[in-house]
Amino acid sequence: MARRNTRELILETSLGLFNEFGEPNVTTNHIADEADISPGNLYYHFRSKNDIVLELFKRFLVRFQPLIDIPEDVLLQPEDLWIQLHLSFELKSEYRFIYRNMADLTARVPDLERALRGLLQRERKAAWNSLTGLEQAGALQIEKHEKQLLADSILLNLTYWIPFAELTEPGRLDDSQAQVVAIARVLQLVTPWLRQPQQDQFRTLALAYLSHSS
Amino acid sequence: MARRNTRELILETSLGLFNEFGEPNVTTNHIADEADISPGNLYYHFRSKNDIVLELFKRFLVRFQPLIDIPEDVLLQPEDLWIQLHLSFELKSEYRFIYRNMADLTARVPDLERALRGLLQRERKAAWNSLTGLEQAGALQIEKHEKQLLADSILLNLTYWIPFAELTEPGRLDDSQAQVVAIARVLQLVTPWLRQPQQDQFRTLALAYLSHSS
DNA sequence: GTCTATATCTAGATAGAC
DNA sequence: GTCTATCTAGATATAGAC
Repeated sequence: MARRNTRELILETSLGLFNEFGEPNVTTNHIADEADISPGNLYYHFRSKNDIVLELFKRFLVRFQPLIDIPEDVLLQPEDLWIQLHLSFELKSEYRFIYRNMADLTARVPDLERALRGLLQRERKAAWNSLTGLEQAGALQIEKHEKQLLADSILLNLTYWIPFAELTEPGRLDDSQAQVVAIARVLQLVTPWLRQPQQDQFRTLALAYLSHSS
Repeated sequence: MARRNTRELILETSLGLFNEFGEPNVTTNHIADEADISPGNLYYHFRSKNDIVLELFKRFLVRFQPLIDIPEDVLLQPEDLWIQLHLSFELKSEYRFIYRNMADLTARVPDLERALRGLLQRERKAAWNSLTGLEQAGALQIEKHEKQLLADSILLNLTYWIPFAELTEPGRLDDSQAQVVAIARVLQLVTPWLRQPQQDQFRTLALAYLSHSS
């Protein structure tokens, strides 16, 4: 097995196993076995299992951050939400172990707790700014206190659609189908607050999208 | 410490520790220490730690089941959702360790996995029946496929409001405040689909409730 | 029923040869 | 850089006296 960088191999293998079995159920020995290296070698490249987790999370963050960089003064059409959600859901799917066990992970890895909280706050702001963008484009009408509740409902969906899909539709949905349903759910949260005619246009679009995918 | 039933003491102590620190972070020794009994004594009353978890879950189920027994032909007014949500949120709060680590718990306790999936399915049905109840009372107007999405959005909120609150508002919200916000979020999911005049009436009520509590 | 002492097992992590 | 062998810690669970 002439492999490139062993460090990279360890990270890839870990990510795959974490996603499949959940991080707490994957030992460093499992990782070494799966990567066809010795446990000692693994610890030559990483000081601890937590370091592997943190490095994976760091890489997730680097790719995720640009996706939630929504400026305050953006103008958004309802359709713009689509691509935005698709990109972020795709990425979260790739690192889904993070979203399966957040309570546990943060309890055991204090550095991760701060990072995750910060991420959530920025994502919350992104949801808020997206709604503002719809307002500024004249597509959305909503009162301020309802806007914050709605933003949080969206954030809750963005944060927990993965474990929710695994719990409610075990095996029956592959990743992309679970994503489609979750995206539809988020879009539906926004739909009834849209003005006409955007609301009906968007609803028609969403329905076509959902039935096409299922 | 002249205590009543030791078995009950173990269960109470476990529940408290599980809720505070998360079940995976609580060892049988911690439980024994906190209950002022020996580890050996704990294992006289329970064959394993999983048995403690399962017994606690069983008790949760017994109290929860009646709360989600919504008949198919019920007639519901929007205000009826309130008490229903309050009761179930209160109970979930009492057993919140279950909702903090569902992915982990189900992975490590297979019996729990089946039970939890079943519970989720029944709760999903309850959400659906509640929406149907609003329709049959003439308060709600929604198309069928949107109704299922909405029911799932509600279910997702019912399932993850606890970890979400812990993650986004660490320490800043005590239990009852987190509950109020979560309930408001669920009610807001339904509000825009209500007919007039119920929609405006309900919105006014909800606003008063939220501002009174914060 | 309850205790103390201990067995067992597993996971993370290290030492030292190659 | 990589290996084999091993240490250590901590958690579940048991044995046997009281």
